[in-house]
Amino acid sequence: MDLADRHAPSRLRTLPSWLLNQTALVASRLVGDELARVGLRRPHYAVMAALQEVGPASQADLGRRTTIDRSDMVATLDELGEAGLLDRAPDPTDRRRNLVTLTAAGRRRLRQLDRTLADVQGELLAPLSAGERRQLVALLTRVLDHHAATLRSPS
Amino acid sequence: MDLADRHAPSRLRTLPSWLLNQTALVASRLVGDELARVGLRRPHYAVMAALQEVGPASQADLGRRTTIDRSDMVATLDELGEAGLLDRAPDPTDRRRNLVTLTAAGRRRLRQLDRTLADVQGELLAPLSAGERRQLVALLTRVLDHHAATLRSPS
DNA sequence: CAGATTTCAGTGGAACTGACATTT
DNA sequence: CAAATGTCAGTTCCACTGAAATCT
Repeated sequence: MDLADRHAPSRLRTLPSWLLNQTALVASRLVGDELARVGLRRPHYAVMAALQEVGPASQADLGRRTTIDRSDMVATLDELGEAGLLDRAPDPTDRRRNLVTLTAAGRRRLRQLDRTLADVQGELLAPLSAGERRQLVALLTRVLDHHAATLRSPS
Repeated sequence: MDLADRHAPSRLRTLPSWLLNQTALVASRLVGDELARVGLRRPHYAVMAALQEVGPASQADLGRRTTIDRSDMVATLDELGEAGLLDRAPDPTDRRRNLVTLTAAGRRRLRQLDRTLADVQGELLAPLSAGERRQLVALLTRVLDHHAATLRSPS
């Protein structure tokens, strides 16, 4: 990257979509590097976070909550299962489904990751004050909610 | 996606790095879909934008300005060349280099894309006021500049 | 010689598509 | 029957690595 971003053309430097992509890239590297230290990747954390908050869930439901495709969910859950962080068992009340449950080890690992990721957010947003961080989160949330809504009722 | 983001776990909904990734994903889809209508992808636009602003440049220089890897630059320029949007010729003053130049067709296409992308930004940031859009751009720019700086002098 | 440039072959994460069998 | 679920095979985009050949 070098002096790259300094010399980035102004068309890009002022283009919201480009800024978002570049910033997300920085964020992904920071988060990804930390998760890699315990052998995990971003989708693994997303799934564990969802499981902790909603309790046992089906694979399709987890996919909807985390925006992970149900195709990709299979391998993600395989890996978390092998690591002993969750259990997967057929749902007796609906035999199409698997019921996915966090194990005790999974809950413990999630608490560690929560702290690690909080630190990473601090590193990511280092130049921003607490108020500015809240602003950023608020703005992104509104953009995201808007597009989640326009998916259901396209303009 | 469905009702997905509505049900996204609060750990994710409040995690800046997750918000950035999701928003960047929306942005990439909007921009990518538009560029695909003229047979281009995001790196193509970035390269043309850089060329327009700095004039003829080497591939390595273009890579630094756009954060596109020199390896990927090869195919990107091949494609833009085949589309007649730029010329690539050995630099007579430094025979390691290729001098890349926008053609008239390239400049024309870039002007069209500028308008198209401006529209897409409007769609992307639809729920935000003009002031809020500037705020978002300013916040992202500061985060990005910070990390461009810490690459040169790591903490 | 060290260093920069272009190119090629290949890797890996992540989102996505299309299909299939099973079940509701 | 239509729709949902879990699975598999394969694709696309993008960032990245490593190495070679050429040139300064």
